[in-house]
Amino acid sequence: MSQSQLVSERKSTGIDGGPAQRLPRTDNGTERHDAIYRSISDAVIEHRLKPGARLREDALAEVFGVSRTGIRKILQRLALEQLVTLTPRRGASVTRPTADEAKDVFAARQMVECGLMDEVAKRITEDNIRELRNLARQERDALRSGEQSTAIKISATFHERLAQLSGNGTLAEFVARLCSRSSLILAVYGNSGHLGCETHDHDELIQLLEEGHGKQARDFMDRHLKAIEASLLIVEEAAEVPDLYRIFGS
Amino acid sequence: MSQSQLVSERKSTGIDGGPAQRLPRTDNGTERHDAIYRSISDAVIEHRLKPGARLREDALAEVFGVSRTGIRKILQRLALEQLVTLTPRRGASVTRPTADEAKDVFAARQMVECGLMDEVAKRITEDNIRELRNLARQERDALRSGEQSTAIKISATFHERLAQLSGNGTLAEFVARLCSRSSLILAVYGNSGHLGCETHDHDELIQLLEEGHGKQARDFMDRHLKAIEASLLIVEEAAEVPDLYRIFGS
DNA sequence: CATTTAAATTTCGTATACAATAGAGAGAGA
DNA sequence: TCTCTCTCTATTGTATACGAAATTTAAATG
Repeated sequence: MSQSQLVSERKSTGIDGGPAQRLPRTDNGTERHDAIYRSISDAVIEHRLKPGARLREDALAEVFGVSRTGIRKILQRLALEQLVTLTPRRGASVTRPTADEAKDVFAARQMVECGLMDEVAKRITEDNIRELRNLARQERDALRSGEQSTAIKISATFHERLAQLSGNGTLAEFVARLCSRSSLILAVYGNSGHLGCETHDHDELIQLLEEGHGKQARDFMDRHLKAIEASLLIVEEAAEVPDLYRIFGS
Repeated sequence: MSQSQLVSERKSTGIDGGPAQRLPRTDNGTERHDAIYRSISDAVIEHRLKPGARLREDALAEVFGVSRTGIRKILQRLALEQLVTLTPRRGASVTRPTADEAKDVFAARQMVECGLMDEVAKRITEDNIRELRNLARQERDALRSGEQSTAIKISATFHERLAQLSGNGTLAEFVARLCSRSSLILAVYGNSGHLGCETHDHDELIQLLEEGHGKQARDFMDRHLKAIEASLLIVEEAAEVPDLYRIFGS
């Protein structure tokens, strides 16, 4: 599996040249770990690490210049967010969402993101609108120049920010999780014609919110998410062990 | 602080009696860790570990007969579920939810649990109804005999099971998290007159679901959750460092 | 007698070492 | 030549050891 090379490819780190001398540990460790976490998380969300890719602890430890202990902590966190799957004696790999999970995730987004629109429309400020417009523009630019990875990431960020504007941190965090998982779902079931959100959907949504039309924004988000889900090619993957009898007759 | 004793004192775990001898490590470690996780989680949910209680790694390691490594893993998981708070150089303690968090959690429950009722009403089976009735009865019994801890746990389980019946695993898991946190919120802001759900609310809800009245079940759940939230004494706690000038005049 | 500073102890953060297991590869037999 | 089994290697699971930071305690001085 060539996927595993993605991680074990060596010395490409450039993080600490030469022999891995013990870097200053007075360096605030928490921030370092957070940076590593974001690094891996982003790689997964941007499809630079594809579903099924193995994530060996040793390799990651070497790449990032920390010991396996720290890596394990990060992998665990990613596992709880369901971005990676931890198989007991087999290690970590990027999660390959099932069709059922994909359905659930989009149903959840439908319920929560739509339900949040009314509150967002009420609370949104001029600054927020500027920021969202900026994100939408960046996303369009990325799409136009063919940088799909970037576009996917920005799209997720857009939806996350939107949820944050509701003022409900718990629901915002949940939406953020769902968006991460959606990126993974796009990687597996995405139709490589148009991935992610339609080009101008986000702009229209911002417009509705700016005008304070919460109800219409909600309906728009509903259609928006339905459109994304409809663009997926959700076919149940073949069973783990193919049923040879059925395939070849008896 | 007497709270910290809660952990170091008792061998009340009942998980492995006697001195912590090195148990057979061929023993499937994953299950063991899961059992410890549940043990701590339950203690928090049942208010046997109160918000603010410190959870020292050494003490937990000794009580459960594993090394700190395993305990740290479990504490991390609990922290991601926001049942415990991990302060960088200070260790773990049971989370003390803020008033804002409480508000967010109940708003989230309102949105998700109510939104699920329609689907639950459609999919519920005879067996499900029996199981739910059973839980409701156990809860009533526990309340009557004054076992508040048990009642709180069962009430959370009831709401979790209900969400599971929607068939959406992602949303069900989210609801489970929210219920755990709600237990914590009850511990801090609960009015010790009537805590948790009204005695017969759950039975009425089951009745509505059995009759297939999804819409009415939704409305009932809405009132049910509003009632719980209303029963809380949500007052912003005093600032960390009290403003002595204001208190004593200048 | 109060206050401040310094030492000591407690407790967490990280690395490393060792044990156990699953997977891969080689060899033998049919 | 294919398959089955055995061995060996690669990788994870767990414990322990060491170092750093913070709190607490004690002592000294104003």
